[in-house]
Amino acid sequence: MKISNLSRRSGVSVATIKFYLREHLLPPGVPTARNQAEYDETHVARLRLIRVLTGMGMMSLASVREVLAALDDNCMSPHGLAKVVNNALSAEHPARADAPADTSANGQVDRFLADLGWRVDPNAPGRTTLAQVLVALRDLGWDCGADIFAPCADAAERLAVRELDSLPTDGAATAVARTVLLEVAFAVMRRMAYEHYLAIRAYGSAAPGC
Amino acid sequence: MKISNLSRRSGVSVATIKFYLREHLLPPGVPTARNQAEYDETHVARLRLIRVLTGMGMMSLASVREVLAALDDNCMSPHGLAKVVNNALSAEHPARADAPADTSANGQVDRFLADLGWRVDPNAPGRTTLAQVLVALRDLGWDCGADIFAPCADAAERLAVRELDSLPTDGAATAVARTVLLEVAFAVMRRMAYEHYLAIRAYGSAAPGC
DNA sequence: CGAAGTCGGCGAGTTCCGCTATCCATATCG
DNA sequence: CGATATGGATAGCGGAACTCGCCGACTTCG
Repeated sequence: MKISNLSRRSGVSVATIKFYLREHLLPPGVPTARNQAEYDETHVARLRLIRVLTGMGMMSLASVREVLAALDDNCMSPHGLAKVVNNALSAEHPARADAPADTSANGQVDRFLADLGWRVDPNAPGRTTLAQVLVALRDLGWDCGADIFAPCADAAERLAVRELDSLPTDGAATAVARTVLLEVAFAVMRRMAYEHYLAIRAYGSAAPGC
Repeated sequence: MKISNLSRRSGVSVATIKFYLREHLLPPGVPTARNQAEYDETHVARLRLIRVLTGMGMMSLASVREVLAALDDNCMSPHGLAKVVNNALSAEHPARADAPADTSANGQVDRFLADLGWRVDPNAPGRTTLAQVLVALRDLGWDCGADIFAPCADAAERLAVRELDSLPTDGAATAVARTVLLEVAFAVMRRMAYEHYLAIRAYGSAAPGC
């Protein structure tokens, strides 16, 4: 398969494919001449993966690069891979460096996670994010502790278990794509649920007009 | 309070405050002279809100503008406001226009939501997103229906109810910020839960080395 | 009164990101 | 043969979110 064909199959423009090749996000095809190369199904699959990660998962190409590197490192455990994906997704919400690094909030988050018994990397960027959320909530004037995350933790726990149980365990690449896709799907469903229950609570206002 | 003071109080640089003023994201202060103005606590609060939405909520300034406009429209129901926030958050994951608009997937999603009994705006951007997720999952070779979203829906439902029950109902602005912050928090917890349960499943590999 | 500093407002410039466009020397197809 | 396609390289584009620098009007302090 030549580049134009690859473009058609994947829905990615030739120019963009060239760009990905240059950036080493897509491995080169096997050269058949000085200026011709042959691509195959793995290239199609990889292109699709890249588009899922950037398009739906909102990952930057830098993060995508890391995920792909982890994926190509064939001696990496599913767990290690999950961590990489985790970090990549978290990297898209970069922790504000200007925050004063509230140690109290950090400690509370760490303790909360420890109480849950979760085995989470001590350097996981999510810890910082949670601490920042806590600080932001307090800045809003709501004096709350890390325990407000309890419903989140509970729901996340159920969801993770159910998904891990019900998902097929095929290739690592599809597992990565699925993780990201389900993350997006959940975020959407959460917003819909919010909308629904808010609507129910406000059933008095059938006409939402002003 | 003058601009430099506002900058100090809010942690936002003077240049950025000026930028926000120019972009009408921050209302002007009351002018005390031709080139002096007085700012107050509402400005501090608004700046903090903007930083929460852009920084933690990953909203573009365009989305922030819409949310702020809805917030300033004081004759808007909490439900209407939630919809605006919802749409703003969804707008950050723009639906790929290049997708062939799979009507079958769209129908399945609509039916799924109808079966749930959720009262969701028929034009909610989330519907399209879910359909695209479905298409993407199928492209990965996994022949699944909209029912794979059932665990998501279940978890989202519980979470929404619990949060709506337990949250204080103070100002609309803080409600918006809280919604966004809790969305971020949940995403993080979800990833952590995934990491944790994957670790448990792979307990044989204590040393994750290669 | 005057020097020094601050303020607001404005336009232009910067940086990063993710492509996109153009050129060119070769290859391939009909 | 000639039209079209390929790959490689370089340059440019367009949007987003600031950031800079200047000016002239003020305020403050001595």
